Amino acid sequence: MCQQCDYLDLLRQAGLQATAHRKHILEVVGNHSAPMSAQEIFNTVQRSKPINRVTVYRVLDLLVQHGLVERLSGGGRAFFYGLAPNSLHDPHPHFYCKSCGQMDCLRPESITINLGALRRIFTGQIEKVAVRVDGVCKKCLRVASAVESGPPDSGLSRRSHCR
Amino acid sequence: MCQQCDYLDLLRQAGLQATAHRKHILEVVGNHSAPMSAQEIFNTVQRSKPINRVTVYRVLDLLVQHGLVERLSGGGRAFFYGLAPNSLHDPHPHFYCKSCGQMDCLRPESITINLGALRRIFTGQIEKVAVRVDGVCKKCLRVASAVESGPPDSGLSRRSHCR
DNA sequence: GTGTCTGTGCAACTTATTTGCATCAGCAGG
DNA sequence: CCTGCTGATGCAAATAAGTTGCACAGACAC
Repeated sequence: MCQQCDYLDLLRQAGLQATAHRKHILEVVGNHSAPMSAQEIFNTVQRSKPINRVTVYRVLDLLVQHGLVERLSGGGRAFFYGLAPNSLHDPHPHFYCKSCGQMDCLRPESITINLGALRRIFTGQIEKVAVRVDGVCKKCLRVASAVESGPPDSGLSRRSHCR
Repeated sequence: MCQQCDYLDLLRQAGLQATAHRKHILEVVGNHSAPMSAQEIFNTVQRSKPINRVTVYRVLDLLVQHGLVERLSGGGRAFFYGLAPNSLHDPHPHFYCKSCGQMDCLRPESITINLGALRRIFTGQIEKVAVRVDGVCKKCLRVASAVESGPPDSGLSRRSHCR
C-alpha cells in the first residue's frame, strides 16, 4: 500500500513501544497492496521470523486501537486489516470477491458518497463509513469462463488463483 | 421492515417449498425493524415454536441464495440478516453501533453514492454495494454520558439498553 | 541485584457457523 | 393403504477465527 510511510515513526507517534514484532507486522500490512486477513499476516510475518498467532492478533488490535491499522469486515467470516487512512492515504472503498475471498482496495475517487442528508438527520455519533463492493474479480471471472469449456477446476483451492 | 410483503408468496415465487419453518423465519426477519443476527432470529422463532439452531442457519442460507434475504457483515464477528431489496424495498445503508452491537437500517436517501467512475474502470463483476456507517447510537451515547456522572453500568450487559 | 512493567508465547476456551449423518414428513406410484 | 423416494429437519460433532488466562523473559528504574 505504501512505500512512503515510516512505520517506525508511525509507531512512535502513536506512543507505542516499537518492538520488532510490531514494526514487522505494520510493515507487512503496509507494504501489501490489499487488505490481508490475520492468517495471511501471520503466515507472511512468520516466513521471516517466528511469531505466535496470538501475538499477531494482539498487535493488530493494538494498531487498530491506535488508528494505525484499519479493521475491515469482508464478505466472509474473517476480518481484513489494512493501513488506516492518514495524511498520505485517503479513505477508500474495497472490493470483495466472493469467489476467491480476496479483498482489494479501490481508488478513493472511484465512488463518491454524499453524507449530507445523513448528518442532518442522524442523532448518533458517526465514526466511519465503510463502502464495500461485492462481486467476482477479473481473475475469477476468467477462471469461471475457462472452466465452462475446459477441464473443471473443482473449485477446491478457492484462494489459489487470485494474486 | 415490512407489512406489505406476502411472505408465503415470496417463497413460492422463489420456487421454494413453503414449509412452516421457512415462512416463520422469513416473517421474523421481515417484520423486524432492523437486521438481526442468527442468534436473535433463532431466539425469536423459538419463542413461538421449537426449532433447531442449525435449521435456522440452513433456512437463512437458502433465503439468501434465493435473494429473499440479505446477509450483512456487521462490525463484529456475526452476520446480520435483513429482508433483501426488492420491488417494495430500496437498497439502503446500515448503521452499526460498536457499543451495543446493534445494527439499524438507514433511509435509502440518507446517503447517495455515485458508482459511475467505478463502473468505467473496474473490470470485475459488481454484484452489490454495501455501505455501513459505524459509530455509537443515540441510546448508547446517552448511557455513556449518564455513566460519567451517575453510578457505573459496568458495561457488562452490552446488548441490554438498545432497542 | 531486586522489583516492576510490558511484551510475548502457549494452552485452553469461546463464539458463530458448518458438516455428516440419521430421521421424519409428504407425496407419487402401485 | 403400503412402499419407496425426496427434500426438510434435528442432533452431535467439527471447524474457523478470534480471545483469555497465565507463565515467563527482557528492559528499565531504583
